Amino acid sequence: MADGAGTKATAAVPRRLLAEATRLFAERGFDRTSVQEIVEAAGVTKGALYHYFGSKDDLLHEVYARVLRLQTERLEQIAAGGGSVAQRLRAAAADVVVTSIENLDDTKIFFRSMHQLSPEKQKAVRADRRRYHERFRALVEEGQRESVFRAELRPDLVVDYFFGSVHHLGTWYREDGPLDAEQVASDFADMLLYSVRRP
Amino acid sequence: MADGAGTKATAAVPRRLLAEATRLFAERGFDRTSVQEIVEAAGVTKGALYHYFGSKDDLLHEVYARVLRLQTERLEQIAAGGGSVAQRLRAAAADVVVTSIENLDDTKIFFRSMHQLSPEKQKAVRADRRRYHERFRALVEEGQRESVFRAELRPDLVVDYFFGSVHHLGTWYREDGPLDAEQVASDFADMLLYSVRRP
Amino acid sequence: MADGAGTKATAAVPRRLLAEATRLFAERGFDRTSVQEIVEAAGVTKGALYHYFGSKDDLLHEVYARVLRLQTERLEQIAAGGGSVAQRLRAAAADVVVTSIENLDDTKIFFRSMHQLSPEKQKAVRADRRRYHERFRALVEEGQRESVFRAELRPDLVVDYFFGSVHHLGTWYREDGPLDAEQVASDFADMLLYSVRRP
Amino acid sequence: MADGAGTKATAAVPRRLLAEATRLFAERGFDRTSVQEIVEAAGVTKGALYHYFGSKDDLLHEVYARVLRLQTERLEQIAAGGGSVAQRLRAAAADVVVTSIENLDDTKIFFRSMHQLSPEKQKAVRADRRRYHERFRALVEEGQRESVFRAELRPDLVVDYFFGSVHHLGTWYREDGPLDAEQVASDFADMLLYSVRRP
DNA sequence: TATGAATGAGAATTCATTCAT
DNA sequence: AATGAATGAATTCTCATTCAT
Repeated sequence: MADGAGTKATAAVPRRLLAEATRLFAERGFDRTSVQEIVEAAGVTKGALYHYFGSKDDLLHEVYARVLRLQTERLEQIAAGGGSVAQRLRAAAADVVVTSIENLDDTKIFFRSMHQLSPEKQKAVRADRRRYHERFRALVEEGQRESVFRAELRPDLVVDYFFGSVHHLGTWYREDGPLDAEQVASDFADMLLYSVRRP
Repeated sequence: MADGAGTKATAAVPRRLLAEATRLFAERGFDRTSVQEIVEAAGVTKGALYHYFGSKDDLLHEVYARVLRLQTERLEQIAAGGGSVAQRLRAAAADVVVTSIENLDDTKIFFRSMHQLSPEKQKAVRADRRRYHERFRALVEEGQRESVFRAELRPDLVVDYFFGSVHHLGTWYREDGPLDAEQVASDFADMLLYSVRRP
Repeated sequence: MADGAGTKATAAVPRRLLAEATRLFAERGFDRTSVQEIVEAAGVTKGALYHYFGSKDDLLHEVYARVLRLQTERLEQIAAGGGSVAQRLRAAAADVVVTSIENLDDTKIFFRSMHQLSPEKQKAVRADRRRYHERFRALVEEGQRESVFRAELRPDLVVDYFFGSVHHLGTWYREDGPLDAEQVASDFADMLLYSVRRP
Repeated sequence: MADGAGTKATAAVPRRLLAEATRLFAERGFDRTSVQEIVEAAGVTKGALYHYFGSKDDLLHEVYARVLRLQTERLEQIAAGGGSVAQRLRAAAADVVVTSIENLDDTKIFFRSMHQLSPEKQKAVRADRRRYHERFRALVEEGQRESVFRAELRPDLVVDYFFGSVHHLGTWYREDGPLDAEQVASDFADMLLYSVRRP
C-alpha cells in the first residue's frame, strides 16, 4: 500500500472502467450500454463503479473531459507556437484531425452522445468546447487582421464548418481503410486553408 | 364522409404520429423518447401507432426515408440542370444547406440517431445515403476532368468533408440566431468552392 | 346467391376459420395463437371472425364440440353393435386410437388447451367428456358382470388409464414415423384387453 | 446473521419463487400466469426474479429439471435393484405413479406446458425425458429377452402407452378423492404387468 | 356480410441505483 | 475498497375486442 503495486492495482480500476466505457459507448451508444456491461467488461462489480463514479453520466462526462483537456492543450501549444498564422492554422487543423482519428472512439462518442448528458453536465462540456472553438477562431481572426485570410468570412462560421467535418470523422473513417490519419489531416487542412486564404 | 374532413382526419393519424415523433426525436433523441410520449403528443393510443408502424424503429426509418427522398430529388434536379460545373456544385451545396436548415429536426435526427436503427434498417439508410453522396461526388469529379477543380483532391474526401459540416448544422444553428439559412448556405458553398477550385 | 356458389362460398368462411384455427392451436397452442394469425390464415378479416364466433374461446369450444360429437357417435355404434363384450371393447379401443390419430391436431389441442377455456365452457366440455367415458366404462362393467374381465379392477381407473394413453398420442405419434394408425390401435387395444381380461 | 434465519431468508428467495411459480403454473398454465403474479405470491419484486432467473422460461425449465432429476434417480435405483424383472418393472411403475401424485403440480405442468418452452429448452427437456424412457424401456426389453414378457409387443409403444396414463394423472386425480396414491399405483402397475406378461 | 382503425389493459423485460455487509 | 441482492419505475410491444361504416 505504499505507492507501489498496491496503489497501481487500485488506480487501475477507474482507468479500466473508463477505458471499457469509452469502447462500449463508441460501439453502441450511451443509452444502449448498460452499467452491467461496463462492469463486466472491466471485470469488477457495480459497487466498484459507483464507488469511483457518481453515476453513469459521470462516466460519460469523464470521457469528454479527458479528450477536451487533451485537445485544448495541443491547440494552445500550436497556436502559441512559431510560424505564420497560415502555418499555425494549418498545423492546428491537421493536428485536430490526427488526434481525432487516433481517438476515434472519443470522437464518435462526442458527436453522438453529448445530448444524452444531463443538462448541467452538457452545459459544462459546451462551455469547454466553446473555449476551444474560441481559441481556434482567434487564429482565423488573426489571419483576417493580417489580411492573409479573406475578410468576408464570418470566423465563427468557419470554425463550425471545419469542426463539423472533424466531428464527422467517426462516421466514415475506418482504421483499415485506404487512408491514414496524416493523409486525411493534410487534405482537410489543405481544404480549410484554401477556403480562408486570400487567393 | 365527403372527401373533406372525414378522409383527412383518418389519413392524419399516421402523419400526426410521424410529425410528433420527428419533433421529439430531434428534441431528446430516439432512445430518450418513449412510444408513450409520441402517442400522447399525437393524441392517439399505442395500439394506433402499432397499427400503422411495425415498431418504434420503423417510425425512425420513415423519418429518414422522407428526408432522403427529398434531398435526392433536389440534388438530381440541380446536378442535371444548366450552368458550369462550378455553378452547379455551388447551387447543390447551397441547396442542401438550406433544406437542412429548413428541416433542422430531420437533420438533428439524422446525425444523432442513425446508429440507433436496427442493423438492417441502418444498412438500407446507408445505401440511400451513399447513392446521394455518389451523385454529389460525380460533380466534383466532373469539375476535375474539366480541370476546373484541383486534381490532387480525393473526391470522396471532399464529399465527407462538406457533408460533415452540413450534418452538424443541427448542433449549432439556431432559428432565432443572427444568421438566416441563405447566409449560411452562401458561406458554406463559398468555402467549398474555394477549397476545390483551381486558384 | 341461390344455394349454389354463393351459399357455398359464404358457408366456407366459418369452416375455413375453424380449420385454420385447429391447425394453429395444435401447432402452437391456444394462447400462442393470435386472432390475427387465424384470420390471416383463413384469408378474412377480424370482423368476419367475430361475425361468426363470439370470441376466440368460442372457436376453441367448437373444435372440442366437433371431435367429441364424432367420437361419441362412433362409440355408441360400436358399443351397441354385435359381438362379445371383449370384442366390442377391443373394437372401441382400437377405433378411438385410429380416429385420434386421424385427427391428431384435435387430439393435441384437446390435451393441451382444455384448461384454457373459460370455466363454464370447460365445464360443458368436461360433461360431454364424462358422458363419453361413462359409455366406455359401461363396457368394462359389462365385462366384469359377465366375469370376462377381472372383478378387482376399478372400472373408472381402467378408463382413465386407457384414455391417458390415447390423449398422449399427440405428444409422440408422428405421421411420418414407422407405425401406422392401425398398428398402434391394435397394440393399444391388445394391451388394454390383456389388462382387463381374466387370464 | 448466524447461519440460521439470515442465511435461510436469503437463500429462500429463489426457492420461494420456484415454489410459487410451480403452484401457479399448475393452477392456471404457463401462459396464463404473469410474472407479476409470481413475484407477488413470493413477496418480492420483478427485479429480484430476474436477478435469479434469466426469463420466465428459465423458471419453467427449472421446474422440469427438478422433477426429471428426481424421477431419474428413483428409476435408476429401482431398475438396478434386486428382484425379478417383473418385480422391478412393477416397482418402477408403481413408484412413478406415487411420485407423480405426490408432485401433482409438477405433473400437471409437465404435460400441459412443455410445448410453451422455447425450442432449445424444449429440446433439452425432451432429451432428458428420452433418457428416462429408455431406462424404462430397457426393463421391458430385459423381460422380453428372458421370455417373461410377450415378445410381440414393441417396447417403445409399451412405454408411451404407460407414460400417457401417468402424465394424465394430473387431469383427473384429486387429492381429496376416494383413492390414495398407493391404490392408483398398485392398479396402474397391475394393468401394466398384465399387459406385458406372458399369460 | 364484412371491414379495419382504434382501444386499453396488460405482457415480459431492462436498468440505474442503493445499501447492508 | 468492494460486493451483489434487491428495488421500482419505465420500456416496447401484443392482443382480444369493439364499432362506425
